[in-house]
Formats: sequence, C-alpha cells, structure tokens
Amino acid sequence: MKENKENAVISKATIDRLPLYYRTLKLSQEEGIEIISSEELGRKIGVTPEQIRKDLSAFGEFGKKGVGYYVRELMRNIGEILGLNRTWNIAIVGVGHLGWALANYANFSPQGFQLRAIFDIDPEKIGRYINEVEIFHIDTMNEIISARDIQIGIITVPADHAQNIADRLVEAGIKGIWNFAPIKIDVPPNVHVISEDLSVGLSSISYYISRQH
Amino acid sequence: MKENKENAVISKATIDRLPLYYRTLKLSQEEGIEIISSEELGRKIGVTPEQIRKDLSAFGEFGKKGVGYYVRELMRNIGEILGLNRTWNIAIVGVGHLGWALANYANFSPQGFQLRAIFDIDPEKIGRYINEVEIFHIDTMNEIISARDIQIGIITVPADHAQNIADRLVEAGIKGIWNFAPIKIDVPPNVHVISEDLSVGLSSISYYISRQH
DNA sequence: TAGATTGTTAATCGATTAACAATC
DNA sequence: TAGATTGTTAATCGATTAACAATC
Repeated sequence: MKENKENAVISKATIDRLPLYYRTLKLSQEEGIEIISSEELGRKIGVTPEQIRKDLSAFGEFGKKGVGYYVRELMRNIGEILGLNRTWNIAIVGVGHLGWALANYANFSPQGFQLRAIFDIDPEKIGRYINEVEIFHIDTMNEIISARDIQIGIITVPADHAQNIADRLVEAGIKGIWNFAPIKIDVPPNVHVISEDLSVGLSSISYYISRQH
Repeated sequence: MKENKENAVISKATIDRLPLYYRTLKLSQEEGIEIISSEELGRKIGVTPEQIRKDLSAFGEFGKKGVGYYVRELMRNIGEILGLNRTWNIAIVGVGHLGWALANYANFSPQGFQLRAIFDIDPEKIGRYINEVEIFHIDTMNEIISARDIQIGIITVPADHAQNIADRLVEAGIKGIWNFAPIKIDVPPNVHVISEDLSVGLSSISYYISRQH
C-alpha cells in the first residue's frame, strides 16, 4: 500500500481529483502519448497545472524536472495510491432502473471492480441474472457477501429503505458504500460512504440558469 | 426571480447545499412537521446548524428568532431561490443503460422537471417511447428543442461523443447541461454544466478503504 | 420574564494560486 | 548551455466555525 509522504493528512479535494488524473492519463496513454506536462494534463481536465503538481507532491515526486511526467509511470503511481492495483468485489442492492443500469455498466471491471452479487426483495427478480451475475434475496446478504469476499456495496434502493440496507451491508462486513439513495445514511467510522445524489444536479442547474441576466 | 441580498456572490458550496435543504424540508413537511430549527435540520442532513444559518442568510431572513423556521415557508423560499417555482423542460441524449434509467426516473417531475424529448442515433430506437416520451433522431435536435422549449439537456452518450453532443445542444439553444459522460466538456460561458462523473465514485472509495489501518 | 434560536460579525481553518529555486 | 518544467514555500483567497447580540 502506497503511503503518503510523512503521514500528512491529504485533503478530500485532492483525493477527488486523483481519479480524474488517472482517467485522463489512461486516455492519453491510449492515444500513444508517453510524456505529459502538468500544463497539458491540466488543460485536458480543467484544472490548473499548479493544482496537479501540488496534489501529486503530497504522495511523492513522480515527474522529471524540465521534462514532465511519464504517462505510464504516473498512471501506475496514482493507481497504486487509489488502490486500483487489485480487484475489489462489489454488490448492488436494489434492481430498479438505476440498479439495473449500473449492473450493466461495463466500465467498472477494467478498473478492477468486479460485480459479484446483486440483491433485491422481488421474488420475480430473484434467481435471474444480469450480465452473468445472479440476483439474490436480500435476506441472504450476510452469507453471500462473506462467501464472495465482497468489500463494496452499491445502494440503489428507495430512500426509505436505504438506511436499513446500509445497516445490513455493514453488518455483513462491507467496508465501503456507494449510495445513490437521496438521503443521508449513518455508518460506523470504519465504513466509508460516497453519496451520489442524483436529485440535486437538476436543481443546481436550475439555480444557475434562473439568474442568467 | 429571487435576488440575493446585496448582489453578493454566493459560494458554490452554498448552492450545492440548497437542494439538500429543500429535499429534507419536503420530507419533514410530509411527516407533518411545521417548524424546524437549524439544529434539527442540520442533524438530518449532516451539516452544522451554523452552516445552514450562514447559507440562508445570504438570501434573506427566513427564520424567527427563538422559534426556528416554518417548514412550508422556508421550502417556498428555497424553491424560489433555486428556480423550482416553474417548469423546466428537459431532454435526454443517448439511450444506453443510464439514459434509459434516467428516462424512467420518476422523481424529476414533482420538482418541476419535465422530460420532453429523448435523442439517439440508433434507427431501432427512434420512434419508440419511454414513459410516453418519444425518441427522436439526433439530427432533429435543433427543431425539437426549440419547438418544445427545452432548456436543459442530459448527456448520457459515450465519452467520445459527449463534446459533439454538447456543441449541438448549445447550438440548439440549451441553457444547462447535466453531463454523465466521463469527460470534461467545453461550453460557452452562458451555458451551465454540471458533471456527474460516475467513474470516480468507486475509485474514491477504493482509496479510503485501502488505507484503513 | 426566561429560554431558545436566529442572523451576523470575527476568528479560524483549509484549499488554491503565485512565485521561484532546483534540475533535467 | 539555454529552455522547460517540476516540487515546494509563501501569499492569497474562500469557506467553515465560533461567538454573541438581537429578539421572538
């Protein structure tokens, strides 16, 4: 596991940008670019070059002065920082429209995220498969999650069930939750939650375009 | 249109919290709660009471000292600030899994967002309906968007087509874009873009659970 | 009136930007 | 060597938190 330089606390803002760097480096690499400057990388992402250099400097010295960054090497380093140099097993809870869409989302596995189980309560859905992954009854969560060594749970159930599902996931030993339910969920401090709140995006756009002069 | 107090610039962080306040007030209202303190509202959202009072104070005085906030009244005020006191017509471009899921997402209309058109290039899909909304060919975007007075576009096409679609949406007169493609898109300054980048969530979780000691 | 809670100013904290020495 | 670009320190900017007077 890659440690940061002197155990300094890394800002959340920095962490949120690392996946953007990683993704953009990957695109550049696929285009055959071998070396990239913070200037060019920043231009592609929409971030200042200083920001990038500052962010990276929290973890080490990955560039070559006067030259730039070797794309492949920087990718490997950021991948290591993000913990992408391994496989994470994930489960989706709730096969509504969104859960179904995410279960079909193909871009997870190249980054090391493997969908290993899907859960629902609808008897109609249980036993079926999405993309070769079986849908199980929610009551079997404990067994399935430990048997399949699942570390991350994705919650796509309605808001009024989200906390209960989160509790069950935690109980089953999950370490991280990606929550799509539009509600705050409480978990113990050793479990990490990222909330993807799709109910705010349009409101925020509405605000800005309302006050266009 | 609700003006802020003395034309001060409102921080982006404040704007991003307003929809959370709105949503939580709505839930409270549905539970029959008529008055709420910043303390209680903050507890439900996971934000400090000071933060809420500070955010709101940028727009006016909505509370009653020693009492709290009238839920219904505060909701109306925040709704006005966000521009939710009207209907916005929206279009989805790209009927992949995610576009399909969003087209079926029922929670938009209660907040005044009406899906008026869906676009794709697949001849198989064109002419079909999702939830009573027709799928049109992308080449008819200009006419349809102005005919149906659509102000907001949702991009759910692959990353390599996103910029082109954004250009077409802007050309058709759209004012705001909700972008789900994992790439930065450039638009003129009078168009507002919110990016919902689903490719970063899992990486960010991976980072945090990797370094759990 | 006493207790509660807002709205706002001041203090603190954190993140971004600017500047530049180091060096490839 | 000269030019380019990193890594890092210092300066600035912005956002959050603390404190408290105002007042219901």
